[in-house]
Amino acid sequence: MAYRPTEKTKARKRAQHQLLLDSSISIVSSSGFKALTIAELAKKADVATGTVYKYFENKADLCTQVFRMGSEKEVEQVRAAAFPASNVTDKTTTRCKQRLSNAITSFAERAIAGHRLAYALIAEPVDPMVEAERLTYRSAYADVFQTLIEEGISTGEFRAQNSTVSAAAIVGVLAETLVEPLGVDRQEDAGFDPSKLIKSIEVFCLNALVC
Amino acid sequence: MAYRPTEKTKARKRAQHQLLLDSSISIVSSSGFKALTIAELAKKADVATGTVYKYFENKADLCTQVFRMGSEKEVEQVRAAAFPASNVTDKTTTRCKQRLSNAITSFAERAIAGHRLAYALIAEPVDPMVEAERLTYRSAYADVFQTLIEEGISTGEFRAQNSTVSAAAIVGVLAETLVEPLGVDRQEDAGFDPSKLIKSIEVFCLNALVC
Amino acid sequence: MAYRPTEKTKARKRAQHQLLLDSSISIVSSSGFKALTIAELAKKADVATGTVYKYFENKADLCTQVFRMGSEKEVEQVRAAAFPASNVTDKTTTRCKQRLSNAITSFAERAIAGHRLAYALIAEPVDPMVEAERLTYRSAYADVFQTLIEEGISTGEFRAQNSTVSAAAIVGVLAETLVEPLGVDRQEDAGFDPSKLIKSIEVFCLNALVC
Amino acid sequence: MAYRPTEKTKARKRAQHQLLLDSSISIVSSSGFKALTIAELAKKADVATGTVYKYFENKADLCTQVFRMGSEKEVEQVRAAAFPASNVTDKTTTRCKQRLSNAITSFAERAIAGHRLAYALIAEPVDPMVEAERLTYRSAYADVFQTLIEEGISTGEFRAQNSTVSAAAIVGVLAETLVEPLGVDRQEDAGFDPSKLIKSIEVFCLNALVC
DNA sequence: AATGAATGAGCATTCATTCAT
DNA sequence: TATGAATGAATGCTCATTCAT
Repeated sequence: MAYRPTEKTKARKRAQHQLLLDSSISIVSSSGFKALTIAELAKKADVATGTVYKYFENKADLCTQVFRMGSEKEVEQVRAAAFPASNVTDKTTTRCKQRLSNAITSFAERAIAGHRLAYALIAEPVDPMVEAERLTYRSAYADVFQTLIEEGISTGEFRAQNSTVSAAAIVGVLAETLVEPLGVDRQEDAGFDPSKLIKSIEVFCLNALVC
Repeated sequence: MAYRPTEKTKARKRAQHQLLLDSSISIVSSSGFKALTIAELAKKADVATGTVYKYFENKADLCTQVFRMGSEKEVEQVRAAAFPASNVTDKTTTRCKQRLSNAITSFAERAIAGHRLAYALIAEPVDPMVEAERLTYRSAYADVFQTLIEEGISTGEFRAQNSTVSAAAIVGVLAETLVEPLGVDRQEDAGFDPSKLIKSIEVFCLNALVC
Repeated sequence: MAYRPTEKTKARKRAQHQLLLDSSISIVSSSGFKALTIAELAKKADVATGTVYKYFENKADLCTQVFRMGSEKEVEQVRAAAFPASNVTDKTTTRCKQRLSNAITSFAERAIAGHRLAYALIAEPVDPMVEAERLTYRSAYADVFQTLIEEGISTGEFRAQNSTVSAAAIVGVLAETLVEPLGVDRQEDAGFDPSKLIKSIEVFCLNALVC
Repeated sequence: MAYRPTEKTKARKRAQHQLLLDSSISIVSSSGFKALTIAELAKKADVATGTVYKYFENKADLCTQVFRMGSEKEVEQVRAAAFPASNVTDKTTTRCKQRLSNAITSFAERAIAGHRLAYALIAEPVDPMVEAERLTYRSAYADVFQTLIEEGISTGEFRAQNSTVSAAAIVGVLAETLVEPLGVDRQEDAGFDPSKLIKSIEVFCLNALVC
């Protein structure tokens, strides 16, 4: 009779799976999705190529999971900034405007710091099968903003508007102003001031939503 | 005896170059960048593969030029909408707001109608070496908007702002709301109303700039 | 202290061996030899892959035994039709001709009904190392027919002939007319009448042997 | 303008195609279809792997053509034996019986001499996509016999019968008695007498058809 | 100048077999 | 004894690029 998966084997399995994901993220972070080949991953993780297929259906599956794992934390940070756990007994919930600013700042700071990974996730060319996942990723961001926008509309902070379009628009603004320029190594512009950039973006977005 | 480039040979050279670019655009328009292989181009242009390398350094160079040429016309349309030739002796130049609307509408209509090419130029996966050119393309759009924004600031129609950032932001809005969704075949959404979508985008952008 | 094989362990060994063979047959019957991989077998038998190698030298050995076991039952049916247990006290043994017909009918009906297994055993591509076993299988059939033919010759029902060749020939007739066409899915020929086909084959074979 | 294929280039193309087919046949003849890999073929033909794909769509296409080429000549020989060009003004056309014998002899002699190739063509396991071609091959043989049988029926030499079944049966007889035993290297049976074997097969088949 | 046949490195994927636990 | 994770050689196929003619 076959053994029942024990705690130990399950833990090992999880560990290996994670090792492969981590190695993948490492490759993508330093060299982009294009460099993520099965052979390269196997070498990095010090594993045989066949082993990769014990943990991932195929390459698309691997990419998808890499994408998902890379993304999830990112989106979560933004969500947390937009919807802070208000167990704090502050009389008034933070206004939507402020929370939008917070969300944008959160995204921006991570994008500026993360460079290559942020670019890979949101803008780097990937196989069509994985491209679908990218849309999901962008959707996840858009969802956060859409919810926030709708809340703002109902509180009267934001003007009446198509929240779906506005949310997508904000994702577009963020991707274009913060991530896209990272594709080519941002020339180490002496005068580049991140906080001013972020401020400009915030103003742009707030203006677009209010009134 | 060495040949001296005659008028005739130079003209021929230019013609061949153009033929190759046109053929490339044709391929990209109907099947995307992925279908643009040297062999396919050679067949379409009725030329040997080796000949392609007489006119283009390598594939990246070809893609770059294809990109540039494909883009230029697109950008030109938007520029024309933003800066109409006012040889018309209208007393007052059209206001910046109106011209921004026109530019956005121009982009939107071409994106919605052109689908494949618009997607290929702005969002389809391409080789890293070509990716740089995409930024140029986006820059060209941004330049148009930046000039318009600066004019609007000086006339007092738009608020004081970092025009570079705002221009990029608008490109981001357009790319995200109009082009990105084309990657997956936009479900023939019965309720999809292009004019409403365009209107929402215009309002978003105008609000972002004014005040 | 070294173990001495006890009755119990020996029985267990035999049981496991049989389980693996049965599971293999089951796989081959439903999906063909191509689907018989060590991993698939292990899963089906609820056993580890390594365990398979405790009972079979290697895959070729496994296939060989699968072949043998799968065949034996088939051959046995035909043998039973050709050499019925005549404990029945019928005055005269059934004539060879009749028994040849019976044997052919037996084979044919099983082939037509069994499709996949019959095809797998007699015609499906298998590794070269296993191919030898297929010959054994065909030999087993041939042996049955050879014995019957020799009996027929001695009773004067069949003409004098090289019984080895004739027996092989009959196997060939059966394989070609009944099994080979199953490789491609026999178009559900509206006019296909199994009993007529079988009759034609019987007549062909009988004519070949008598006179 | 692209060159029009000249005689020279066409000849070269044909030559290369043939070289690849010949190399393939050589591999199959000595080591079977299993040994026919793209890499092996490329090595044998002293060509790059990519080159193979200039002449063949894919591996199935290659195998199919190898099959066809290997087969065509074989079938043609048998057909020639069965239907001799009777521009010879012999008063009476050769009888069907005699021509059947000739056809069988022709097949048999080639099979016995050709060994490995004959086996590969008619019996060696091959990929499913190529298997279809084998059926075509067997069909081609069957067609020859079917035509001959029908002629024989009309002249009264052969009994009334289902010519399709009988033709397939004869192919089966030939494959089983002559080719199948070649799968394993026929033990150099001291007593093996080809002409006696052939004679036995002829008698078997003739008996099956006449009366 | 133009040709286009040839190149060959590179990639995803499969599966029989091994061996430390 | 049984386990099953790990192995890694092998395969079909693509396509940018070169170079002899």
